[in-house]
Amino acid sequence: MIQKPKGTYDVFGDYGKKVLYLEMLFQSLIEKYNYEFLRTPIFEATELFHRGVGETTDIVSKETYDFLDRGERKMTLRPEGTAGIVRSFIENKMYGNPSMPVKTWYYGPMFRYERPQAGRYREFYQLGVEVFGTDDPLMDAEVISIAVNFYKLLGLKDVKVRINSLGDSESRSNYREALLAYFKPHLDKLCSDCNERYGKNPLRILDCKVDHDLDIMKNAPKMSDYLSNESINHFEQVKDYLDANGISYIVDDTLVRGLDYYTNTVFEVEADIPGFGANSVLCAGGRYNHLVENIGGPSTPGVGFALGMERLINVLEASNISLNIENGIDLYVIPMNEIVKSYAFDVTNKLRMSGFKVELDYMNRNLKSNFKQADRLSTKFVAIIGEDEMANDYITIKNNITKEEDKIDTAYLVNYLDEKIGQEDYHEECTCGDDCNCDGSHNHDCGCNHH
RNA sequence: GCGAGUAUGGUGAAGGGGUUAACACGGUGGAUUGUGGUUCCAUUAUGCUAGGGUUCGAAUCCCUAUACUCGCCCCA
Repeated sequence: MIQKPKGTYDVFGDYGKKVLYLEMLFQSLIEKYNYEFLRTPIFEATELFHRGVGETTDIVSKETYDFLDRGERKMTLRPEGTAGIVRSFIENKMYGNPSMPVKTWYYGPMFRYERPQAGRYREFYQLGVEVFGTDDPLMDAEVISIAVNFYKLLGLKDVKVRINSLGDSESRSNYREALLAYFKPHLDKLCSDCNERYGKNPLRILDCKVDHDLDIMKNAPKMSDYLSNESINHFEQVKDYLDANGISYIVDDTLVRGLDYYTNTVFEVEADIPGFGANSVLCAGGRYNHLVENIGGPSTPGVGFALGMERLINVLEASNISLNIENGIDLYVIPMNEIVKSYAFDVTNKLRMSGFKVELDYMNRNLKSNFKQADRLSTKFVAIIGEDEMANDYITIKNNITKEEDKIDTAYLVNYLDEKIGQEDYHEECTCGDDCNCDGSHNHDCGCNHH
């Protein structure tokens, strides 16, 4: 049997419903922020990622899916979204847009050749935003607020925002020198990974999990002592804006991102669930003021984030948050025999066109099995169509909850269903106990405990 | 790239060399030929991830491959 490639997964059933719901919810939120959808190709010239993400990053040096196309061009399946968005920003001359900043969002599959584990796949989906054209700390705060508000909308409480500033390029290289000098005499006390990081990216020594509790770590020079006045100012303002919007966060000066392009603000939203492991970073991003330039565009500041769909669904499940997903159908149609099938088909399709969710028996089941099937589909009504119904233009309709049965003239069927489905309360009640009168869905904020 | 564990029907699984692969759920048919979700009966894997080996005999032991799960690195 041919199986799916390692680290990929098929989307169907309840998982599919969740994915569609989350996409829709994010879309409706991001539209309120007035961001524009931007879709770029899932493969790009290999060089884009080398210049964008950085040659020395693990993502580019050992995790990309590279291939030569039939014209011998070097291509790479995108490992992240930002580089392609930046390329598109430049190529479509969006820097010429009179209404700056350019605020974009994207959603799609990303590819990294990694060992799969919980919350990690080789093909995975990211939702993200990228904003170009302003260095205002207000925009850093807005971008963070989008992620926070999305999780809030979902009713996700166990999340933690961590922020830090990496400073501008000058602060960063001064700090790098300081770290190299500081750790040099202590290299023998650090783990082997840290020794490797010393050569490649000394900043990453700071978020080592093995050596985290060593005194050497605690006494290491702090990024904050090397920030330029401008960077300090920027960071302070970001924090002020977050405070003003009631967004709580933790300043974590060991937070260093693995992608080369970040400057000043970096942040992560983490699931605050014990033992969640590799899953725990749900969303990450920051500011990248030199990326547009590095890829060949005019100097333009940028800021954005990406959030992982699979991890989001994992954390929703771990937090026992149920989404407001419509299950069940309005009507299940049972044709009694072959003779009435085409008539039943016609009735079914007309009801569908009138806006009802209607299923039909395609299996020639007997009556008993059809009722079983109707229950499996959690239908609100069951319609029985036999030769008598067809001859006399009526439908036998049974309410699947009250078991009441009516014979309805076919001409009044739509009115009948409209009335019945409208008046019956099929929505689940909110379980918050706050007497909030809402239907328990998460796509609004009524102020009750549930949201 | 490194490490650990697992692999038996649609599903959860038992069986750790000896003839028809236990049990449960689910499915289908019937008891009840136009009214179900209870009950009862029947039926539902010529096959135990794949390939090779050991053996008179392999789901069971050995090897290889593959997949899945979970860590590490790194990341969303």
